Amino acid sequence: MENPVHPDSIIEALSIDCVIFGFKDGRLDILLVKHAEGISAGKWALPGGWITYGESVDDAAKRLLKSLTGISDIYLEQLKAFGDPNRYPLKRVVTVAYYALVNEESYSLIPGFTASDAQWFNVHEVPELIYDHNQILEFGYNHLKHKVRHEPIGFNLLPAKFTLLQLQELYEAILETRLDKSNFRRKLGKMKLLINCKEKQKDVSHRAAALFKFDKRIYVP
Amino acid sequence: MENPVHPDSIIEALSIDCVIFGFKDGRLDILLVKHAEGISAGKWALPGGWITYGESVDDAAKRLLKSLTGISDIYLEQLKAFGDPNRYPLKRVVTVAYYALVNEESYSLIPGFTASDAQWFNVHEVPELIYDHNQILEFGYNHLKHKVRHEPIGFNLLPAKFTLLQLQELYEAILETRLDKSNFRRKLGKMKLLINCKEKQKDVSHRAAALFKFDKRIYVP
DNA sequence: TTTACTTATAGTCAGAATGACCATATATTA
DNA sequence: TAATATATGGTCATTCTGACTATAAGTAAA
Repeated sequence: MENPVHPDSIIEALSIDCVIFGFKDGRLDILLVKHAEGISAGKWALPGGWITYGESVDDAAKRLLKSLTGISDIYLEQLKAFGDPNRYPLKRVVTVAYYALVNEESYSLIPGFTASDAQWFNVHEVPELIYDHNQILEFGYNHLKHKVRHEPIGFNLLPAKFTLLQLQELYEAILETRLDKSNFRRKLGKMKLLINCKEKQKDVSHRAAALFKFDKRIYVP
Repeated sequence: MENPVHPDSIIEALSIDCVIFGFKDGRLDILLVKHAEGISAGKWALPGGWITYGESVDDAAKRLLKSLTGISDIYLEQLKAFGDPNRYPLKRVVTVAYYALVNEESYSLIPGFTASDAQWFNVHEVPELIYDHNQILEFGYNHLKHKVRHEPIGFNLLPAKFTLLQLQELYEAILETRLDKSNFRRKLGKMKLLINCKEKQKDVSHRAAALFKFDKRIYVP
């Protein structure tokens, strides 16, 4: 018996939703799209879509992220499947949530087919979202907070070359706390995760800081 | 538009598989069932089954675990959705994997409807399993190893009252390493997770150890 | 009944990590 | 030149960690 379904047709009971974090000016942001059509038209939502029969769930997440934002080759990780029977109206849909961390400055947002708008929102000023997307976002944010405490992540949120203060501000934004500058830089120094670019910051009205880059040999997600 | 599908009919594209760890005599075990029917008859597999339209994915996992093992009210957590397009033969099925830690002694295994056998296997002596179940098991085991390093879990694997050495042997089995007895007990003492039952071990041919129980007020999974 | 053996339980000590501060350096701007 | 911002480096007491030692309390064998 062959699978009688065309590879490009969608699995009606399964969708993908992406929790995409960005970082800019010391603020942690989240990427949302405004639906252009259907029952949720005019409402904000996590970028997502349908899985087809021909692709893996991971590939579907990558495809959808790329088609909605132009972003590819990034740290994309499965979060959790959300499967409450009433989470989606009209029919039963289980969604697999993914999350990604991207550098906001590196990409310009291009709303996809079914979206009339795509925009970054401060993670603390998120509007009401469709279905259970606020819950998914909450789960993703907690996951990020938990993860950042145990392993070195978040470098994708910064430009390729960054100062230690920028990195610290990122951690402060994620963890919603203040960190001691001296202790933070000592800890990062010992981790040997960063490579000094031997360059200085430019166009700042104070002493210029050294620029660092992430040593990709050390930690591959 | 109402959902035209009966709540008890299954979502054909979505299944559940459970990675259930047990512990006995210092060995970490995994629960497997032997399929009685279908294309995988006679082969070992993770206990699993189909999600229906009427229940949440979490509820489906609980129901299946209970129906396959008699176990309920335990630490049951979603692991990951496995969604390779070719992971399941004949048709496209995405599976949501769960994992659970149970005390082997507390339950007697009763093979369910579609299983001819259910048995504990040493986690290091697992036979070839159907589909991608070996991969799922591998993922679950790594997840457990990672998790046990960062938060206090695994108490469900032990009897209600246990000695510190039993707990240490559990950690050693999970992490595949030897731990220093003195340091281990010092660390656990500081965590204030355990309550001394004021009882002693019985029927051992050496000095009896104090029995402890897990303080459920401290850490609720 | 003494001795050997097994596990329980407690303590020591040096090195690493942590958190709260302090001090100085290097840049810009008033 | 002074005021200011941030960068960068260091101190110090406390806690955590890993390796190791010592003693206690039982059973079992000689």
